[in-house]
Amino acid sequence: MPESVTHTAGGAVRSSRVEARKADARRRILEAAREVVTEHGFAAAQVAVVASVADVATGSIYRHFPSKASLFSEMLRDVCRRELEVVRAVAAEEGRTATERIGDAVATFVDRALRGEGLAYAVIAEPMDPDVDQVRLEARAGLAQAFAELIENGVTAEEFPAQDARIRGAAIVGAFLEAVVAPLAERVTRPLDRAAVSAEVARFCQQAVAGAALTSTPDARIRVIHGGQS
Amino acid sequence: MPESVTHTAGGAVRSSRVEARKADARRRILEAAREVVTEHGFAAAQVAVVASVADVATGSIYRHFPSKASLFSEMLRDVCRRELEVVRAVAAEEGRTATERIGDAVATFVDRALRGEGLAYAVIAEPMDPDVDQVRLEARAGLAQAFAELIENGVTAEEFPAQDARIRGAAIVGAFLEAVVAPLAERVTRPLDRAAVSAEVARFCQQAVAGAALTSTPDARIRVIHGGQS
DNA sequence: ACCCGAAATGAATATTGGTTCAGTACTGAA
DNA sequence: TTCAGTACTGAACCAATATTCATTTCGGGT
Repeated sequence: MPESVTHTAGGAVRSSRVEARKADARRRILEAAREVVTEHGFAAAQVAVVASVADVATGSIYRHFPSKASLFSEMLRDVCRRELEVVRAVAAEEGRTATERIGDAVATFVDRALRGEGLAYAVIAEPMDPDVDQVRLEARAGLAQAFAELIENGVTAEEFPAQDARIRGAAIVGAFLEAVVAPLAERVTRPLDRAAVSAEVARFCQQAVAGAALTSTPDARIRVIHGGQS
Repeated sequence: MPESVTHTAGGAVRSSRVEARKADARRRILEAAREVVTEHGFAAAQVAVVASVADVATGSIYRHFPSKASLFSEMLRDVCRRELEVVRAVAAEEGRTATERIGDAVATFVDRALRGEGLAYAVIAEPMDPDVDQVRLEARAGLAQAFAELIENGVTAEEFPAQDARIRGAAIVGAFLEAVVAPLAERVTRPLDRAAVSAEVARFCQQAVAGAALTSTPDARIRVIHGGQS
């Protein structure tokens, strides 16, 4: 038995080799979807185009995903999950004050997003489909939650004044997402200085939660975490 | 000559009465568009539906607007212009510090937006069409500009520390828009307390720009300005 | 070699909804 | 009352594109 096999309903078998091939096609399709969106936005993301980039037939897409919306939802969910992980990783670093964590998390997110311009714009702002939009909302909620937790920590540690962590978490997310999108929208006008934007936004968010308690204004450090950017 | 007339190309005339009727139909169509979007979002906003609500035939829409996108763009532009005017009006009040102005402007916007839930959500977040999206971007830019000016004032008056007014203006807009959308997205979960949300967001924005300089934290006042809400 | 079922293919189909336009109803002046 | 011009109507049209499915190719067991 040189090849591991699975038995299907009809009594037939399927070698792990073809399983792997199938899984690979699926991966290629997701990859292609991301590529197309990054390059030309959701507007250009027809099923046929994605198929051709992934080097499979149009119909094959439907062998892996029940619908176009589900394909793009999954793609977007992956991208967003990765960004959330990065943010949480930066925020989790030991031995830093809540202020520092928030600054670093914001700066890192903004910097990464500004690197991957096309995808970031599409993910944050470009209209697509209600299903896909839902993913966007969930991603925002996830980020807001992460920041709300950081704020709670700061309040508990008496580093920040009392405040509604939930609302301010959302406000932080809105602030930095807008700071990413706004420059991208006018990137023709002025070349953008990633470091300057992310530092400024990070400071903004720190002050917003620390308020008068923030005496020194530490520069946020951007943690470059490798892996696909968004 | 009991009726003022205009001469058309063919030498014919058009009474002011029919002009008025035509203008009225146009107004009704815009109104209907807003109504449909407020009630059911852009997703349900087909030309045929708008026509039926406005009580005209589908084709008549095209007698007043060259395309669906232009109809909705105009509708959205109107709504956004009004909100921007309100914000600027609140911000322009005499004898107040920059901090107070910013707080009031933010609180007023958020409160108004939370009143007109449906429209606010659609205007801020719901995907539609690239043309319409452009209007959204412009509206955001307009708001950002208004806040950037307030920040400049504050910096000039040495009320705020030096900062990049352009970036922070955008961040403020992002912060309060998100604070509007996020609660709307989960409004099933918890009933929303408009006053609490707007006060919290206003405080957030004030701290974000004033930072350590903000010793007392004055409550922002919500100016209720009458007129269609968004 | 041959066969069976799974997987891939891509041209054909279905759907959706914006836009058009031939016909009809009005309007106001002569 | 008639007529020319204009506005209105809404069913038919059409483009775009997501989805289907009859056919072909492939993999591996006999």
